[in-house]
Amino acid sequence: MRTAEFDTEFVLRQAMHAFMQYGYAKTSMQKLKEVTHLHPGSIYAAYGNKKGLFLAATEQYQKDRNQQFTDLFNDQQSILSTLKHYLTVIVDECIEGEVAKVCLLTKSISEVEGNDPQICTVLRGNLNAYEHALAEQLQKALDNHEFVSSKSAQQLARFLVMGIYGIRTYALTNQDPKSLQQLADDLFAALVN
Amino acid sequence: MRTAEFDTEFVLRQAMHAFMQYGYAKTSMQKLKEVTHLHPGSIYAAYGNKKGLFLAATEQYQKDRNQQFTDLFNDQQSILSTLKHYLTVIVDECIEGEVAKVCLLTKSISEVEGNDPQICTVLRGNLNAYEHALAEQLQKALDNHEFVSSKSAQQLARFLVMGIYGIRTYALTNQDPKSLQQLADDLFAALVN
DNA sequence: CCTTATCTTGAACATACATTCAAGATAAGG
DNA sequence: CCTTATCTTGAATGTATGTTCAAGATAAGG
Repeated sequence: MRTAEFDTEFVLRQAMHAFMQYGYAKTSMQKLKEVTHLHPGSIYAAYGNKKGLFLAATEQYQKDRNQQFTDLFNDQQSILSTLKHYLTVIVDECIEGEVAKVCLLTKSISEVEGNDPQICTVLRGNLNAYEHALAEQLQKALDNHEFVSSKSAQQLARFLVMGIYGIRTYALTNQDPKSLQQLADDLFAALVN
Repeated sequence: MRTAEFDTEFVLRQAMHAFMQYGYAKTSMQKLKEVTHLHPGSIYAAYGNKKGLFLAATEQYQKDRNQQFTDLFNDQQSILSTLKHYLTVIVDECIEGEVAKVCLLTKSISEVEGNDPQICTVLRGNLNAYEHALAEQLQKALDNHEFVSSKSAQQLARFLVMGIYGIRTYALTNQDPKSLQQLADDLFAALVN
C-alpha cells in the first residue's frame, strides 16, 4: 500500500551513463548507489541485481536512441541529407564531454563477449534492430530514387553500421574533430557511390 | 645467482589470450595464475602487478601483430593484393574459435577508457602506430601507381583502420562469414575507387 | 485515524579479489 | 662442494565487491 518514490527514467539514465563511462564490470554497486541516489535494498527490490539494472538501463538507452533516430528521420528533409546530418551528430557525440561518449551497446558487447552470453544476446538483438532501422531508411531512399546503387539496402546498411562502429572506435584513438568528420564524409561518399 | 625459469613469451601469450577473452577487469589474477602456470609471487616479481602484466602482454601482442604484418607485406605480391588478402585474414580471425577473437588493443581501449588514462595512452600509441604502418604501405602502392586516388595515403589509412575496427565490432553482432567478407570487399572497393 | 502492505534505509555478510611475504628450493660462482 | 643470491611456492592479508535482511518509515484503504 505504498508506491515507489524514485523516478525510474532518472535512475536508469544515471545508471546508463555510469555504465557508459566505466563499463559493466568496473561500475560498482557503490557507484550505482551514488548516481541513482538509491539504497541497495531499493535497487535489488526493483531490478533483482546488478545485471538486471544493467539490462533495464540498456532498454532505456535503446528507447532514447530510437527517439533520437525517429526525431531525425521523421522531418521533411530527404533521407540522404538526414543521414549525412546523422553522421555529424555521431561525430559530435564522439568528442563531446571530457570523456569520449561511446555507444553503450557496442562498448558492452565488446566487454562481456566471452563472459556473459545472456547479456550478449540482448545486446546483439538491439544492435541488429538498429541495423534494420537503417536498412529501412535506405530502402525508402532507394524507392524515392534519391540515389542508385548496385547494392541492396541491407548490404548498404551493413556497410553503414560497420562505418559507424568504426568511427566510434577510431574516436578512442584520435579525438581530432576534422579527422572524424572526414571519416564520416568518406563513409557517406562510399555509401552513395 | 639463479635465472628465471619460465618462458616469458609463453607467459605473455597466455596472459594475452586471457585478456582478449575476458577483458582487463574480468581477468582475475587467479585466472592469470592458472593460464601462465605461475605463482603470484613470480608474477609480481616479474611484472609488478596486474597492470604491469597486462602492459607486457600488450607489448607481446603488438610484436606478434607486427610480425604477421611484416610477413604478409614483405612478399613479392602487389601491395593491393596483399591488402585484400590481409582483410580476409582479419575476417577469418573474427570467426575462428568458439569465442570471437577480437583485437586486444581496441577491446581494451574501449574497456579502460574512463578508468585508466595510463593504459589508454599506451594503447592509443600502439593503434596509431598500426595506422601509420598501413599508411606507409598505401603510400608505397600510390608511388608504384598500383592505383590512383584523390585522397592522401594518410586519409586512406584512416578510412581503412576505421573499416577494420568496424568489421571487428560488427562481427560481435553477426558471425555470418559471407556478411563479413562482403564488408571486407566493400571496404576494399571503397578504398581504391 | 488506525491498519497494513510496501517501500526505504543502511548496517552486516560472504565472497572474490589483488597483493604481500616469509620459508623453501635451486642454479651459478668460487 | 659449499655459499649466496635469486627464484619459487602458496598460505595469508586487507580491501572491495555484490548481495541480503531486519528494522523503521510512509502512503493508501477502510
